[in-house]
Amino acid sequence: MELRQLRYFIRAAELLNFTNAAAELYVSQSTLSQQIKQLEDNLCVSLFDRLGKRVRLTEAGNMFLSHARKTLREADEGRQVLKDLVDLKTGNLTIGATYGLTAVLVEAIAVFSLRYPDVSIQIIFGSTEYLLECIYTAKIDCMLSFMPVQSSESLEIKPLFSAALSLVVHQSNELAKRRKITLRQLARIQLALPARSYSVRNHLEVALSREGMNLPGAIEVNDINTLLHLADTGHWSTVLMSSSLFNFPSLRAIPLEGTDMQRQATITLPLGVYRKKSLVALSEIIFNKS
Amino acid sequence: MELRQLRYFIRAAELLNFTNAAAELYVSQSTLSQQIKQLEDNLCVSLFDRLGKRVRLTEAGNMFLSHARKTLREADEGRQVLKDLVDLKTGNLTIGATYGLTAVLVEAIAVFSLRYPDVSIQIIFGSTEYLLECIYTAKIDCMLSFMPVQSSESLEIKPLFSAALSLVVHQSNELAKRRKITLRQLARIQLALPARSYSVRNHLEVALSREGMNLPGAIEVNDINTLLHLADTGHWSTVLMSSSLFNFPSLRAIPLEGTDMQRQATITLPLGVYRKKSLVALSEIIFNKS
DNA sequence: TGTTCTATATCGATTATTTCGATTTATAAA
DNA sequence: TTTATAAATCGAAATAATCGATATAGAACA
Repeated sequence: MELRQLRYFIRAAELLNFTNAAAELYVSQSTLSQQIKQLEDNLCVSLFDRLGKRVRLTEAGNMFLSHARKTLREADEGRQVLKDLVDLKTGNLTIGATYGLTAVLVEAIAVFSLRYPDVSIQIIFGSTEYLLECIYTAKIDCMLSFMPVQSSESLEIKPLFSAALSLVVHQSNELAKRRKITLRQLARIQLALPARSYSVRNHLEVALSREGMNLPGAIEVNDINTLLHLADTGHWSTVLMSSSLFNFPSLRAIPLEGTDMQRQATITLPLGVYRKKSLVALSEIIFNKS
Repeated sequence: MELRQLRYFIRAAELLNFTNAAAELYVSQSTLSQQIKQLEDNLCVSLFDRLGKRVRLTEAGNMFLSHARKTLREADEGRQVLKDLVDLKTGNLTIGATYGLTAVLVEAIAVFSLRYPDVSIQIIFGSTEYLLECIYTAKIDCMLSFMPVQSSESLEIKPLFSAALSLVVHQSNELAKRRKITLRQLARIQLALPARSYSVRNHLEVALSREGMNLPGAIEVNDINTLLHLADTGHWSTVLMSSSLFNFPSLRAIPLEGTDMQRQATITLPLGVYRKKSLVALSEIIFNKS
């Protein structure tokens, strides 16, 4: 049984005239006749009663007709789904991001989901290492992180913008107007810091140890949003990438002085595999925003 | 798109290994690879990401998989329906009959529907001429009537049993013990006769006119069962084919004397068209009974 | 009743497609 | 690196689909 045979059978059953059906299907009457016979042989039943010139559906033919139609309809539906996928009318996009890039991400998907409301979006936060693993195992379609731009056979890493490791203070804070601040000055501030699982914390620790410093016991939180809320009270300050400020108009990010304080925000996509259209659309939005 | 390609695709998607899938499908890896590529070309999307040795479903491949499965399942279901039809687990049987053969018919379909409860049965009563027309237009699958046995190119007419035009009386009637009765004697009996639309009535009229007789005004009913009920009261008698007695133990059929009083009950089936299995089964039951 | 017309079946030849085995290419594992 | 393994590709062979011509058989008509 092949779809071709079902197509031929259906038209023949509808017209009850092999010659006309063959003409409509752009094949010879002989071809149609043979293909239908082959289908009948395959099914071990007659689908038509041959009454000389005339043909008529048998009971079997009549019952099979609806299934043949449904089979073709199902196949067409499969086709349509793929077409919709290409047209971004369906599908799924899974984006990985480190917390520091929440702001860019939120802005981008706001635009994206407005433009393509039928594409469902999943966001996975995690460390750069974890997300990289996810890229390789195709758990995510792309990732936003502070990955260094580097050439790779299997990854395309594109720079978005540069962000600075910054002290985040409330606008009422005496330091709020500063253009920059040294690491030494941090020690004098009431700090709430991101947990060690965050790359920004690691980045900060490396910078401190390079100066032979370490910070006094500070509040440690494993949620960036909570840190921002703490800072928003004015009682605490925190250290984050400048890009992490989002929706907190009262907060100010003051870049830390020193080498290697700038980090490149990047979007990373797998290379050498089919790139879904929704991914291309999203990454274009991210670029236009940054 | 052909079912073969869907079959190959599904197994390949399940195993994510073309070599193994090809082996299971008893084709070469080369064949599978080419057929899948052809399917992809046809659909204008990649279904697999090729990662050197490894393959992985794309989003499109994943979405298409379920439709491919459903398509094949639907095709299989069509197959199954035909198998069920052959196994008499489904289907429809439409039987035409003249009223005189109700008894045989009822007995036969009682056995049939017990044995094949899933085959639905439709019964159409009508004149022999009407039923014959129905046979030709395939409205009915077979007919039970008093058709004369004759050879025909398009009909198979098989004798069932012989029935006599008979006077039907209650067992309490003085004539009940008679072996036969003449037409002349009918005139002296209180008769309820079948309406002129019944062939049995026509048969009787022909016999009477041959004798130069006609019956005095009698009750005329267009329902055989009602006639039998009337006879069962003992107040009336009626004239029917002997085979029409059914479920009335108190009634007796006394054959009418004269030429051409015997008629052959027959089953008529169309010739030269596919004969459904349920029809073969039913006609066998009818033969075993008669 | 025969004649013509028309629709399906069948046949042989042609063309297209599928399949295979061998080879190449790429990558994962050792 | 080398080795092993899996998919892609290629050309040849096998298979299947298609076609045109023709045979066959009801239907329509005189």
